[in-house]
Amino acid sequence: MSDSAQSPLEPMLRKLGKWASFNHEDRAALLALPHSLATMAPNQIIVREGAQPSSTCLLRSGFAYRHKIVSGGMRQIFSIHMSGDIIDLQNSLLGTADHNVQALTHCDLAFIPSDAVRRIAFDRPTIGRAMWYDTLVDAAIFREWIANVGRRDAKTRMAHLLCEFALRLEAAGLGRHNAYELPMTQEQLADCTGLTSVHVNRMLRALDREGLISRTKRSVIIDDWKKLARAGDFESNYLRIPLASPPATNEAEYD
Amino acid sequence: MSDSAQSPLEPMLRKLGKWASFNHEDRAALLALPHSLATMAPNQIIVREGAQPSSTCLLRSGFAYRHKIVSGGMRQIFSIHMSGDIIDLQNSLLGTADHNVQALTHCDLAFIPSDAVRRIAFDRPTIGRAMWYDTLVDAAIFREWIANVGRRDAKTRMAHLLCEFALRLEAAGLGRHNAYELPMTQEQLADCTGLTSVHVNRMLRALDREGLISRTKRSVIIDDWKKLARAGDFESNYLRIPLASPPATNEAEYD
DNA sequence: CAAGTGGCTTGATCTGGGTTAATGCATTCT
DNA sequence: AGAATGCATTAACCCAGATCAAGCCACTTG
Repeated sequence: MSDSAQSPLEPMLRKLGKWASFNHEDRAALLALPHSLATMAPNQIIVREGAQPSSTCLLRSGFAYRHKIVSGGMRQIFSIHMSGDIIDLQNSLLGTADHNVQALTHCDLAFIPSDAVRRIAFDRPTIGRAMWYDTLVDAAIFREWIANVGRRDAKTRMAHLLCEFALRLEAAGLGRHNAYELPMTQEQLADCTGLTSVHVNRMLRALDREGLISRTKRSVIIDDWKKLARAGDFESNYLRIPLASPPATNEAEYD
Repeated sequence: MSDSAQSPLEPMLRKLGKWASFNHEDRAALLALPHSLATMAPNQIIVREGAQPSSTCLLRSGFAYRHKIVSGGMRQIFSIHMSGDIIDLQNSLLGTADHNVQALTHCDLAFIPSDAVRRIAFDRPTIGRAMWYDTLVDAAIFREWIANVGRRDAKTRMAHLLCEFALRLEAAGLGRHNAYELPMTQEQLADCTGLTSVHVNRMLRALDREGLISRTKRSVIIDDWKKLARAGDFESNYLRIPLASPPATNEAEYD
């Protein structure tokens, strides 16, 4: 493991490794994928709607989000991505991007030619299955967001979102489930939940006042996980987080 | 083509064939997948949340939908499925169902062991790519629904949904883009759009009154496609419907 | 250090869509 | 035929969350 720890593609191995156990050849093939590195400043657009990207983008560090502008200029955010996420398989495999991908914070990226991704997926079924599984989990999160925005009230939505971030960040080694840094403005949270920033503010304060969470700047502390999960109608099964994560990954290995 | 037209799995070939061009061996392998047939009455549950299905369900004819009940008892529908759709790849590949799949009308189904699906996907990359592509298009529809429910007002949501159904039904050979049968109650439409059935009724009548659509029972006639698409903020690109569908498929081959 | 700037907080008011409830119609059941 | 059932339709009223408008930090920048 230590011999490959230096590859820029390591975060992808880490992420996909949650869905399958790779042998040495699989690991080597993954890390040997051709790629070019890039960095993006906050708010920079990584893929624009209508573009025809020929490579797939791996998020090595930092945060990014997908979104679309609807008629009338309102924005809907579809997902938040973090270290290890392959954030553009869909757009690059489908040919034309039907939504935008944008940097939330400073991002380190690796671009991998889509052809190479397709090839490794079918040459190495274990890797292919992990990638497929990964896109299915993404879809499960989309479904949960539909339910969140469609059928939950504002406070429940916010609580749900905070719970989801908690577990995903912990799984990515970027925080603990009860305390993490969330680099998003309240306006961005509003665009995730279909609310206005004003109302997001009120709901966060309400959760704070009721003792479920505490906040300082962009950090969130979950004071009472059970209550927050109940308030957010949150059940983690859709995230498919392996129950016992390997002990080694409890250490924060990527910043 | 005529020699294989009798297989119960034909609708799947038809659907996947939109995403790739199969050779004779691919077609034969697809149609030769092991399967068992079943029928379901309206409202019967095909897969229940929490179940661990070991086979994948192909919808041969009829309509089905996925949904989840949130706390408080409200229901959110995630998607509507029609002839040819593989409606349970996610649940069966991921192991445990995180949502329900239910029959909307009388359904003819075929259950294919998940193992066999996985095997054919990796043995025959053309088929595997088509299946992957299919799940990515499903995800694109989920994203569009997030935007619909999160950032569009009630009338826009309804118009968008009607446009989406129009094109999908036409692509499946079940109607024309400007006239089709929609076997859903207004309450089910409400659960798709995050509204109440009362308000769905108001919006449908408004669209009717304004001359964009006409309705009789469960049939929808789109009187002015351009206006309806504009009213619904609808752009079809996310559906990835091949521009020129093969002439043969303009005939309704499945009822 | 003054002046921006971007994001957070708060209050006042408004409204789109929810809620409740009644009525009307077809179907199907007996 | 009469009763029951399941939807569609409509009206009256209400409220969660939007909108509008200030004010308030904690920064950066000149």
